[in-house]
Amino acid sequence: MEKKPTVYDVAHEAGVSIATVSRALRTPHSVRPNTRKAIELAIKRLGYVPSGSAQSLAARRTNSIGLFLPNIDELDSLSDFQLTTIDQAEVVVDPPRTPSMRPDSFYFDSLLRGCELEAWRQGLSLMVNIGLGRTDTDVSRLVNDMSGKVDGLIVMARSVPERVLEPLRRHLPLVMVANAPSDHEEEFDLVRVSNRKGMSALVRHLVKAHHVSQIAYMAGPDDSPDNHKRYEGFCEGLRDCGLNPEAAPIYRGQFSQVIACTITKSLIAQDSLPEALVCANDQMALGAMTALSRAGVPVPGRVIITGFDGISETEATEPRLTTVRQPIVDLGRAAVSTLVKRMSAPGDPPISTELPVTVLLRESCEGPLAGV
Amino acid sequence: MEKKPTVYDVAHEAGVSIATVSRALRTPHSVRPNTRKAIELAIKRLGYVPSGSAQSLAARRTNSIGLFLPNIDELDSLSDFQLTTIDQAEVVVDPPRTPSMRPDSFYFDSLLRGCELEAWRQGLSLMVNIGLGRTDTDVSRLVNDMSGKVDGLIVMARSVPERVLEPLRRHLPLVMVANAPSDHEEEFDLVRVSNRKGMSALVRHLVKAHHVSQIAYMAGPDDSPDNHKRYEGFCEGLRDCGLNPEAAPIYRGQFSQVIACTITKSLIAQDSLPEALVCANDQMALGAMTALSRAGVPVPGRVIITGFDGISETEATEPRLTTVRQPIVDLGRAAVSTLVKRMSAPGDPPISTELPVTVLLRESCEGPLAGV
DNA sequence: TTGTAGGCGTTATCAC
DNA sequence: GTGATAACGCCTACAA
Repeated sequence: MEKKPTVYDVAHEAGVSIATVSRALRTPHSVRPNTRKAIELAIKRLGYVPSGSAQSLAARRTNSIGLFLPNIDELDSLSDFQLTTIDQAEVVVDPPRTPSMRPDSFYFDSLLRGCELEAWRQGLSLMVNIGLGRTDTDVSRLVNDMSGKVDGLIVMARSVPERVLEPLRRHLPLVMVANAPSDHEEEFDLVRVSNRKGMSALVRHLVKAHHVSQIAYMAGPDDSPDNHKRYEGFCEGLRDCGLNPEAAPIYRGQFSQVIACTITKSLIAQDSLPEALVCANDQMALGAMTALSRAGVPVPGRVIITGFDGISETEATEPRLTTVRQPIVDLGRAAVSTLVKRMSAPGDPPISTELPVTVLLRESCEGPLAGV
Repeated sequence: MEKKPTVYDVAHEAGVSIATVSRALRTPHSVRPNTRKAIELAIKRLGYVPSGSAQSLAARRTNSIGLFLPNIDELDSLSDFQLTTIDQAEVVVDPPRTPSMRPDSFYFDSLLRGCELEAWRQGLSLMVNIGLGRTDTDVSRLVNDMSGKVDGLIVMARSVPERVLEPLRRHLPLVMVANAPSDHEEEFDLVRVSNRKGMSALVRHLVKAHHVSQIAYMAGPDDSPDNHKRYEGFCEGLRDCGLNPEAAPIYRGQFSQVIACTITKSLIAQDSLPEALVCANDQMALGAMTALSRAGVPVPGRVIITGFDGISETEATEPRLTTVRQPIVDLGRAAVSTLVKRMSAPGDPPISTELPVTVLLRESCEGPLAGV
């Protein structure tokens, strides 16, 4: 591979000075057509591409932003990857099994797509990193490395410990996604969805339209802020309808399909199913549906099931699952949009945005619906 | 926001020279413990992070690689994004409808994840870009911009016109994914999956294990290399079993679920269903399944349906869909792995890797299977 | 319109 | 061990 040409090479080839080359690139109209042609020709000939590093150094901005995502579980079992070509397609029988999903992937993929989208619109490059480092030190190295290469950073909640975030924030525009360190949440730029309002609207619908009063909550992990917000919404919805949240049973499904399935099975066995089982995410709702359909319990006839998130699997169940859809792609776009604002106005007060969610009423609470 | 501290600030704060600061960072053992401590302290105090641009410029390498993905259809309708907070969760009835999927997203998301994974393992940053530009000029600007910021580029097939790829290749390590410009394919580094072998293995299984002889092919778009490779495999499989590929009907499903559904419906109406309908991708197989299940045609009793790709929806149908799974995440890892090799050995001959696929036999051809 | 020269923040090669 | 100093490739006044 040939040595990379620089402005000097182009200048020499075109018989002009490097300043003129630079100008021809940045303010074409400020250079005489003839010389411009010559320069363009030289550029083509040499296959010249400006060095991003040098440009960034001189301009003191990189025109890129970074996105930092947390660990993804599948990455835990990361082995050395070997480039080998096997000359045969494998043929295997693939027996049915409880689907083991990658619940988080959908979220991250969508978020990423939103960021890409908006970054592109804003003319920015997007650098992606996953917090794969086990230790704080590793993550710290990663995020430091990245922060040297970008003009601003979007950080998914819980992907970076606050201890490493805090010093960064002094010199780098930072936008948090989903939530910010609780201590001084209001100091951060933040984008999130209104988990609370979505859940309360759903609960109000259940009570008012379907007249259920025995409602149970299938909860996520205690350390999940999303779960907390959703539970708050659950309680709020009940209170709005004059019901007592304290009276509603809570089951700890840990955002897990399998656990939710097990719990639901035992509820069936003890004949202690509520009129409606409100799950803190779709995975658990899917698990509950599995248990109910195996036991032949009619949904929504005997029990109403609802989820939260709006993953595509909720459309494939029978009946389809009522859920609350988060605008995750828009969340990504909002993050970039906020970051851009911040970069151009470093002194302004923090921007906190809450995106609205959509309650999707489907057969698991409505019963048969006319198709389109 | 405070001015970003530089080595000079750190040096001054610690009472040493910038050279020593640099050394303390890169070869800690070559500096006396005391001075090192002082420097580390100064770094913490100031919140210093090295400038990636300057590092890259001096080191003549960026330690990042780029991934270039093609247009994603959903992006066509890209509007200005407004940061607005609506203070209400929307509640809507969501009627059942033919699912409109994002067929490509799954592929790109998985590929991206594979790249992230391997890039992380190799200590590289990953820069992602989508070829959203309408015109060649736009794409060209995008890819040029990106190529100035990275040490190497991974390019998804058909995301960048060859005309802009060719000059880039002179100075930048480049790995193609899925396929390379046909003219001089063998000059490119390339990673792909063995579409042909997967399809032929599937067809051989259908003929030998299920004794079908009337097989039809539901084809993708003519301009899709994947479709061609799969059709080659289809023919090869038939020939291997002594059947004549010329005799097999071809239906043009265009990789579209809706079109495949329509076609299948008319096949049912004309009573011209084959014994097995081999689809060039999962979307079309899903469309066919929809038509068949609506018409009450038993699968695989009356007709066997197979797909290709291994998307998750194929596990949700009843019966589940026999398909060929591509190792897309591994494809991404292989791409990065190849790129790294190339970067460290620019002169070596092109590396072409073909990853094996897996034929997943499920109920849509096998009939009832024992679960696990 | 074009050229000269200083600076952007690091790394690395010298001396000391 | 530590400190000057010259690259690295580009941008941008400032001159011409």
